[in-house]
Amino acid sequence: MTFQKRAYKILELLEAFGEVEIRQLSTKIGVSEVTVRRDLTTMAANGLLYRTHGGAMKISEVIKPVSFANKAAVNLKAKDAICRRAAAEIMDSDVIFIDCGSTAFRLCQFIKNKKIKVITNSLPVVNELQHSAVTVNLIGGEVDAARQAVHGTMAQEHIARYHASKAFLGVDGITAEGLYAGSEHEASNTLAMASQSDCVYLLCDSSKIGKTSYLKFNDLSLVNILVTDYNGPEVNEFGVKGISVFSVNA
Amino acid sequence: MTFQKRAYKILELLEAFGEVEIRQLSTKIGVSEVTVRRDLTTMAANGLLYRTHGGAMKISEVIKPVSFANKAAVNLKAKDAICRRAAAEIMDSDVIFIDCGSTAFRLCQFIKNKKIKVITNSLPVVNELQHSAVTVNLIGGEVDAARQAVHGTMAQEHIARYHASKAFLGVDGITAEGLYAGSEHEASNTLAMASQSDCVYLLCDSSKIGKTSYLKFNDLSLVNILVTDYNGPEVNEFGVKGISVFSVNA
DNA sequence: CTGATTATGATTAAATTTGATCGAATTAAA
DNA sequence: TTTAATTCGATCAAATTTAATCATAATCAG
Repeated sequence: MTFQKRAYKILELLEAFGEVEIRQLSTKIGVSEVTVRRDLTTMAANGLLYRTHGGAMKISEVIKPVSFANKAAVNLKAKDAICRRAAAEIMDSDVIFIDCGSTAFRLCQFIKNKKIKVITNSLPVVNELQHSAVTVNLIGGEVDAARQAVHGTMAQEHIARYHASKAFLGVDGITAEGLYAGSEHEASNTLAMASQSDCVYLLCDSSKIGKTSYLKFNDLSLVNILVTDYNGPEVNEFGVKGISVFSVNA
Repeated sequence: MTFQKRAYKILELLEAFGEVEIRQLSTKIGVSEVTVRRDLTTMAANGLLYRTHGGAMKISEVIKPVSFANKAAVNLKAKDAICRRAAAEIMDSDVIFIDCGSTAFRLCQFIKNKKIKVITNSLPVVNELQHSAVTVNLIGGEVDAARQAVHGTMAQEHIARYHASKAFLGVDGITAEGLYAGSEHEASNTLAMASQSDCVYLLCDSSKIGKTSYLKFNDLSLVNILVTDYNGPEVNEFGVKGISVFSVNA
């Protein structure tokens, strides 16, 4: 019994039942559990199935990938506390950047009645602010459906044409060494907004502090003010590096 | 019972009832309350639900999903017939402009499976196409909440940077004398898109034919092809002026 | 036929999952 | 506000699953 034959049988059973167990496969196919486990590992690496403990599942049965609406519900209390504090900094006639993260999105609810101009690449932000006192300028470019945002070179150029008094940005992680992003698109967007702003506010709930992600895109000098619900030892390090820290209670 | 299966079941119950309790889940799934609690914590961290004391809530009740309202169910049958005909003209690998009118919006449903690039200033169009085979390029600029579209000088410049094989545009009125728009914003937008396209399709239901509006912004030479459900005498005049007319039955 | 590469199975240490327990935190009630 | 009842998070232990290592068997090229 070759690997190809076993793979075919496994997929067949998967199609019929939606899920399979290693022990079950071992007896049904007539090979050791070790071999079945190896097969499943390979097939999972090729995206043919989803590995679970003790077995596997059909890809389609697995919960969909994390999208924007999802992450917004994580640490909601902290995010709202952070954004309420940040919103207190915004004055009428300000022009501000808001980036496409789920934290910055929560800022919308607190600024609806302010007479300001918001420049953003986030579709949910546009949706949230479009029937408010706020004037919205939407950054153009390629639409990234997964992130519900606009990215690309056109977006970069668009941002470069504007200037704001304040930018409210999020990151995937922050340490004393620098800022981390989950994708290059987000990173270049964050950089572009920051470079066109007088004052850069970083909105970071405690889960992001001390965390790194796959791309370190800048050191801490990019940020002027960190608004966070975290109050551990790292906060002092940020202070030493020239960042003002606004602490809030979640 | 693996974590994945439990997660699926929890989401199912959440979908049905909107909220769930830990004790209820424990007996219904057949695992300890500790495990349920752990599952909920993990799922909340992934943003799949919103954690409450003693249970969990659907996230959709915490966060509003992104969607752009879309009015104008006027003359729907005619608009759909026009758009079905227009969509037949669109080939894979085309790059097309779609403007912000309610007629052009109806084109979306017929092009979701085409491998094309759509450049638009219409928020409903973006919303409609964002989880389809189509690549969407959103034009940047000031957001006009009333029209659910993007306008302004930045939008003009953005359009000028692109070129499309076809443009699908609407107008407020059309006579033998020319094209009429309801606002200067719409007019300049329509002009910009037309000038950057090889072939300009005008999508016009019968209510617009022979009608004028407050701004005559161009003569008929802007248009290559008129797609309409109207088949009165004016159609001949358009033909004389060099416009091909595609007639459809509503 | 021989040597080398690959696939398989057995063994064991590491990692995961689950449930229990208990002090701390949160909510509800008085 | 204070008190009582739940609920939560952390820690620990037991059971299971996994990954890594090694030895053996099968396959293949020259």
